[in-house]
Amino acid sequence: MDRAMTERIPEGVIERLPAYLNILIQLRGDGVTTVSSARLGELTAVNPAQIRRDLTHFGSFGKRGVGYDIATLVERIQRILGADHAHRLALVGAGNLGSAIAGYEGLRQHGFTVTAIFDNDPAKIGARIGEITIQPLEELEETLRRQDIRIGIVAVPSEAAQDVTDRLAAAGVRVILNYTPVIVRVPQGVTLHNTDPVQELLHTLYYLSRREGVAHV
Amino acid sequence: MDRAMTERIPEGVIERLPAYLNILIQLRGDGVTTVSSARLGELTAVNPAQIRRDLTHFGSFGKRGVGYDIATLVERIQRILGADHAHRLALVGAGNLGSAIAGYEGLRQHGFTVTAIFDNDPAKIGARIGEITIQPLEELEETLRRQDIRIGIVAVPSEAAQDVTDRLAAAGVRVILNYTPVIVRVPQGVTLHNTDPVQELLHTLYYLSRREGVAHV
DNA sequence: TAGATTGTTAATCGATTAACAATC
DNA sequence: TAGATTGTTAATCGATTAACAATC
Repeated sequence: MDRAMTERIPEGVIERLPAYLNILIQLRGDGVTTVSSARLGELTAVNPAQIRRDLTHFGSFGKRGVGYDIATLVERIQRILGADHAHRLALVGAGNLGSAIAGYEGLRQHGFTVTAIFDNDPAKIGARIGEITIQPLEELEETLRRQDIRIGIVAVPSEAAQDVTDRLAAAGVRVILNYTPVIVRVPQGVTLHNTDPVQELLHTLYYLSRREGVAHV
Repeated sequence: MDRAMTERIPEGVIERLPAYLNILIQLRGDGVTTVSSARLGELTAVNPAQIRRDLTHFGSFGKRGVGYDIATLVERIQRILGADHAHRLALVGAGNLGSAIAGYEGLRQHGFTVTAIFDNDPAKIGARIGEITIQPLEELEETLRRQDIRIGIVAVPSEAAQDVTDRLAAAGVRVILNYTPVIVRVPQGVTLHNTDPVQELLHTLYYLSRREGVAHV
């Protein structure tokens, strides 16, 4: 039984779990079956003690003297994150960025499938990206309800960002990834994640001038 | 004189500065000239005391009883981050993602200009994205040296990620933004930043199941 | 068994926040 | 002057790390 129900898990732990998972899946793909916290620490640039500490928040799934069974650990982390079952995604905006996201192989690997794509450009509506037909924006609410979609990706021009966000939230979406540089508001109960390449550039830029040259993950 | 020369600045501070900058530029665009830490805190979801504390690492540029002059603060933060002058970017990969990045307006606003684009698809070479002509990958080293480019963006298929990263680093690039899901290695002295939409999705996913519904920035 | 590595405690370290005197 | 808000100290809080007994 996960302890997660009773205990508050530090934000930092939740941020590191996907990184562990990524490496573990990669190792599993390479046919490795067991990994120590020392080795995992090397690969993720995280202190081994920290990895062990992080995992104990959810139970203890290692073997002393041996390490962690990779297959088991992958499953456990996926379960903790909620990545142990498929998730449908709605993508709004079928431009270059939207197309790139829809075609991103990494999504499928983790059980994410884009099952609805919207755009308001008449030239795009009816066209397909992969197996999905681009729908007009008007159909957003109905389609999301029908497919019971909880995750939305906003990849539209800045002007439309807030409006699209509002509509997604109103249609029952609980997690919104915002790929526009606009600061959008979301109602209580909706988790917003902003991805702004510039923000990230500015951040790394600091280290460019200071010459601290540390690798960031 | 910045104190940054002598003091170690916490990572968290450097992460928040771009967020402040973003809001400040937006406020400036709206014609606002002054902002208090309380107001800025509201807009960035950061504790006002924290904002003041963060800024004192670099000096004191507020006026008691008044707040911060936005124009001054923008300039100071830009200077701290190294965003007070133009930066040339090299983009490798002219697919959907590359095109999206090249066309991203936010870059220009902060003084970033993509001045070189590379791809190895003969169908793309010679074509243009904006004002930049797509060059063959072979010309990477020479062009980067000639333009003295320090920042590179990797937006190629996974298989090519490590190779492109190596070549960028060898050609003198100091900051690499990796948009592939591959974990690439960089030599000492090169700052790497990975942007993996899946990693971010997995992270927010945790909150989807736990129903903690907090907005992330 | 001997060697290895976990799980966990305790110590350290650093970051966040509250509070308030300084001062615009 | 009175009101507002900074800059800064001190207190709190939490996260990271070292260390080691437990145990595979």
